[in-house]
Amino acid sequence: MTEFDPADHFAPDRLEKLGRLREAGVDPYPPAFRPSRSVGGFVDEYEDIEEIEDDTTHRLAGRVHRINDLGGIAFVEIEDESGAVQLILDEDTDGYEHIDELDFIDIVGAEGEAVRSNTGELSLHADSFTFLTKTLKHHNPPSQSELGDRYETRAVKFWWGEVRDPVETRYRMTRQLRRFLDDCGFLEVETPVLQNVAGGTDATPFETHLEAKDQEMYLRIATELHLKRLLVGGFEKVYEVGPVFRNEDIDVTHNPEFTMLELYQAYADYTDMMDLTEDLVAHLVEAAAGDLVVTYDNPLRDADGNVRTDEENDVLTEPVEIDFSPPWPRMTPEEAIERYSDESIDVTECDDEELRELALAHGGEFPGGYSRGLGIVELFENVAEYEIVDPTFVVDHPKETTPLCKDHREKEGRIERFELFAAGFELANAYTELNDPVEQGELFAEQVARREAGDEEAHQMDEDFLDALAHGMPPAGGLGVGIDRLAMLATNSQTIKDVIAFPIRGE
RNA sequence: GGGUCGGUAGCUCAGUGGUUUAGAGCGCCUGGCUCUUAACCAGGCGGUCGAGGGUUCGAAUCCCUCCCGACCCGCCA
Repeated sequence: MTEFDPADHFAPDRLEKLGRLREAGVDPYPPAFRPSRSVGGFVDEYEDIEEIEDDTTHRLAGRVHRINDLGGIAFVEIEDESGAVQLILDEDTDGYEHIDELDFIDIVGAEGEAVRSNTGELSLHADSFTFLTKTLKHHNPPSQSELGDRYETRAVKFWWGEVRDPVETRYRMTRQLRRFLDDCGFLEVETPVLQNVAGGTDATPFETHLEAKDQEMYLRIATELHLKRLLVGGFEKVYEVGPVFRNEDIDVTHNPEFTMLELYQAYADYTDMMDLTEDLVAHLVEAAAGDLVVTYDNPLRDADGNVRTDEENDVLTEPVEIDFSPPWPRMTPEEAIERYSDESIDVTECDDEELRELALAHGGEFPGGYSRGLGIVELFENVAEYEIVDPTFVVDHPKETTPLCKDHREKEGRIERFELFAAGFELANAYTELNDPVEQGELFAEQVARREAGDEEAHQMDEDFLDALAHGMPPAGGLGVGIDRLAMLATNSQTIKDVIAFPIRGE
């Protein structure tokens, strides 16, 4: 049996204070306190009153952010979620005798009346003072601390608004998202995280093991194939917002687990999805940022698309204004290449080989073999994607880019797909969903071939999904939105970690 | 997978052309103080310098290996 020795884990001086409190019969961790109001509410009521003549008793609680003990009188600033206020404790205060045991960041409660200090500061003159949570770690005031990203102290970093605000805004945005879609008649559903076949996109899955059946399983890389099964089952408007897992590396716009919205609407197509995306994203940005035009400190990139940094590895940025007011421009990949490339490349003038040379020259790669469509995509990603600032739909991709999308109703070799870009990265992806089981089977087979040819991220065959599709999925539009990235733009965060409460630890 | 930078007191950091006793601010401890605002005043404690090995009369400092962290590249959303 392993003994737990607090001295191995916690600050010795605080453990001594904890012991002294217990010896004095004070519970350092009482079960409840029940404040009569928030600190912010208290401040709001009295802050404009010069001469406070009000003997109402208030009970306030919060974390200690300052202690000025003058001996005989002490000023203790506490802060809760709504604001901060100063407590005045003196020899008449019940509990003042334990002031020596009080530390910065302890959580305390006090009961008393609103007063002004001699310097005029709104305060609560405490009749009683109670320890609510004795802390056992030291912590310096913000003026003494650097804001770091170390996971183990992440809980504490939320005290400072710089860390907390983007995360809080992100959760409020998700809340708005659910309201919006619920109001549109979508049903929120949950599909399996553990899957036999990880499909729905090209990505490397996490592998795990199911002991009960002694079989390998995967964490989902997308929710697409299960949401489509729901369409087969008669659900007509469904969405899921939740984590997906991709076993790939970590950078400013990628975290191995991230939150994705996927939604599917029966009898709709990708143009309906574009309209919905404009409404939804604009609504969310406005709700989160307070305006449809947001300022974003966009990372600067060199000619190769690499992020530029200074000697201390700080990412260099330039502020850009991103205007989310609908409607947003819609252009094909070729049009985007011509518009955003420095040389105004017109790929319609290139034959297949010229296009391949051009794509390779701009850093393109073709691990699973070259085709004209893939050449266009590589060129787009290398010359155009980073240049797009305002939200822009890139539409009608080459057929090779995904095996899950329906052929374009007019354009040969194209599919009915769009991607939404803003600030140089992809925010959303949508299709007129493929519901032809034979073509789906053929496309899966092509993927398997590509996989065997060396493209490790190509799809696997999903027989169960094909079987479902063969029972009839109505024509449908589907949409995926990267919630973390949308939150980045809405909160002017330069790294995805800033909008994730507990980002994964790097190696 | 490749690269850059970093790890020194509880926290944030300085110190490294090799030298006796490794520093600062904050925190902490003792004492004082009834209107403070990072309170103040006086005194004090606190570090096997990320781990291991090597070079050397002598290593926080030079070399090697490893661990951990931040960032960049490739890939991916």
